[in-house]
Amino acid sequence: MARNDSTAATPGANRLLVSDLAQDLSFLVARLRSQGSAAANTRLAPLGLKVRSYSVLSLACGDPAPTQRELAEFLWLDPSQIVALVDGLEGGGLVHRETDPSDRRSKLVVGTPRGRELCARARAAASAAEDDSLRALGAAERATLRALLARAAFGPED
Amino acid sequence: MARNDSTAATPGANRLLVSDLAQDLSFLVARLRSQGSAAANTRLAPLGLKVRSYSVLSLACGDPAPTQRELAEFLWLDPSQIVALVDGLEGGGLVHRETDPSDRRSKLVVGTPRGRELCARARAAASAAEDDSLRALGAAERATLRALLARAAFGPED
DNA sequence: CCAATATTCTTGAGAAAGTCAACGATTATT
DNA sequence: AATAATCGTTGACTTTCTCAAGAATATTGG
Repeated sequence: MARNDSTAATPGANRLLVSDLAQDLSFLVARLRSQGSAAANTRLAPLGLKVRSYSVLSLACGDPAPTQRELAEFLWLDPSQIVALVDGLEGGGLVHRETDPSDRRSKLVVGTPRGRELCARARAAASAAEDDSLRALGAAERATLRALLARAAFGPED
Repeated sequence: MARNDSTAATPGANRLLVSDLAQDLSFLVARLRSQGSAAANTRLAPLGLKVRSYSVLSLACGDPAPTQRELAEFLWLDPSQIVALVDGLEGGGLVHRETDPSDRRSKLVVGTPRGRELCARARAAASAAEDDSLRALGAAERATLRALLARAAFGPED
């Protein structure tokens, strides 16, 4: 959870809203991420997942099965952390490693049937957490936000 | 720094862009935050600051001097982390603690002249980091993003 | 006023996450 | 064939997170 136990998205009168930092994009992103992952961890905890493990599981259950290297780049994590994450999921029978036929150095991480089933429920939980976190924004605003963030995070490709 | 040493914001062809996760707002925020703080830390390192210490310094040099409690809530950090952060800044002579006259339990964190001077340079560095991180977005898009993030992070109080 | 409760900062401990360098196995380059 | 590069893995280390408890100060209810 977090140090801010008020469930309300609005922490109340905050004198610091007038600060320069409150206009800093990086700060806003950092703060929203803290809120968001706190909310997501709360929702995912009953499923035995955290935001991190959920991200890996979700990608492993997706169509192009990712290699560990791809997971590291996509999630912006160190490869050694992917090892630990995949170990955890594999230990729970949610995922398994397959040597990439086209490059035997690489290992594809693919979801098991059980992993896929859990992933479906986890997606619902993650979606609920998003509602918790973005209560202040309407559907259209969320779509706009999504598009801008995607471009900022991955650059203008397509 | 980070595990992604490519300075380009666009890591190149990424097969996982078609994944469901790539449409997940929480994931996008988390990833952009990782990128953003990596960029900011790089820019702030020559000044002896990190994103965390910069945030505290910036608020301490702002107009309503914050208490440590307010810093914790605003930055979404545990109060004990604020202690460490302020200790560091105070040790460098950038900030000092003042007992709040209206509540002697609280301590106001206020920037010293030296802290304010460094803060000005740090703001420029942070701004440059933002350019690094949001190269893909134009000024109008950044303004839209800022407004949406601010509302999501703090609720609809204007 | 006084006792009980709450809040603020602080400390300390342990868990989790981030960072970095090295290694064996495999692939790519020359 | 030899050299260099890449991938997953391990291990060590630092930083960050999370929680519980304590001292000083404020607030509340009798």
